Amino acid sequence: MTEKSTRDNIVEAAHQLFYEKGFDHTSFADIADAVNISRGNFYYHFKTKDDILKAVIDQRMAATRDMLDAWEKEGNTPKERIRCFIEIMINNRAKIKKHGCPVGTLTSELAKLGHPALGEANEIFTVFRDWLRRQFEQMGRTKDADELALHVLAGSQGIATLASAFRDDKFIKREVEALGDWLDAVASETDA
Amino acid sequence: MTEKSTRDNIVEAAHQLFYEKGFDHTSFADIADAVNISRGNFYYHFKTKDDILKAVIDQRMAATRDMLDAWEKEGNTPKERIRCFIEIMINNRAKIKKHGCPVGTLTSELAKLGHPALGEANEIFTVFRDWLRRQFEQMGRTKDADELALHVLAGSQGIATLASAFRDDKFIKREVEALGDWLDAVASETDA
DNA sequence: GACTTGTTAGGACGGTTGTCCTATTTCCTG
DNA sequence: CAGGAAATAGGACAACCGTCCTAACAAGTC
Repeated sequence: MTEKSTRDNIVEAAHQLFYEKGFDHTSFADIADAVNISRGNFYYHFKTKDDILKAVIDQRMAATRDMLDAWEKEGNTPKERIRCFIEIMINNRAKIKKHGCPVGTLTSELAKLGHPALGEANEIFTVFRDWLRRQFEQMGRTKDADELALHVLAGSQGIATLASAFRDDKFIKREVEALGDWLDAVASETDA
Repeated sequence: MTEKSTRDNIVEAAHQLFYEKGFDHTSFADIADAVNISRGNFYYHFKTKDDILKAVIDQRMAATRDMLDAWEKEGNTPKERIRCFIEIMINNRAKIKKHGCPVGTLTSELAKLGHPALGEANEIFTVFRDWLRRQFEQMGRTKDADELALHVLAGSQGIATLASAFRDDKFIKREVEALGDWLDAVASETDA
């Protein structure tokens, strides 16, 4: 096992802390402590807090693309791929119950801070949106693919927000199932 | 027109700033400036930042109850009342596009801060949930009223989050309409 | 007019923050 | 082994934060 670079360790720790505590409420000291390095060393790698936020967003974006690419290479049908997306809610429910959706909570915070990196954070949403749209297009839904994509995205965001508020596993499973049923209905409409 | 008390002015300004900038990112000085009073005067009314957060939450809770009570006294049917709730998204879309849902974004922030007032903020969600549950019960849906209530709540949260990310009026209207159609379907199932 | 009570103003405090600087150490290259 | 670049440590800094204190003002009562 090769040692990770200090820079990568910083980005990973910052990613985790931004998710758990929020961007604004996470300090340089918090991240440096988590990586066990000095603040001076931290400054060597990232000059400003915005720099590390940008690095974290880039890393999340890359990870998102990798995940979506992998689903497309697994040879599933478009419908099965969309179901993979929906079921993130189930697989990550422990974290979502604690800290909500990583994308949704970050964009909402950056919007309130008036932070210039808001646009880049929103682009992660766009990556999901475009990927979902392509899946619906491949299902034959060329006309309203984007609208269907946004509906899936909105559904998952609603689940994440309420999952965090009520911390109810049954609610999550029920709503994921409902979204799955909706997907089945869309697919059968298209077949007909 | 009677003058409002300084205390009420503080709570109103804090409510607005917490919504626009977030709780943590809003300082005593910000609020004092908005009300045009000194920090010392501010401290006379609220000893700690948690005190004013609590006052803001109480005020929001009271306003929420008032709004829901009013809808019940207007003599509408339960289904029409639920539709009133859904259409908040339309009426408040300008603010929602800028700052998201006031309840959803606050609870998500307090969760990340590990703030002790999270429970009270979540109670606002519970007020909506219970009210919606009662409406579905009055529609005859006694068995799954709570589940239906959570579905409406989740739907509106999803709309609010994506409305803030993409700032798309058509998306909001389309999703609100879809939620309305879902409500019609639930109602017709019940009648049958 | 003195006294009391509620209200406002403005500054002091200790702590934390993001940022920056300067030594010191580590490591690779010739 | 020498020398230079990359990396790390640790502290200094100005600004801001929540909190607290004290003095002044306002208004009504005896």
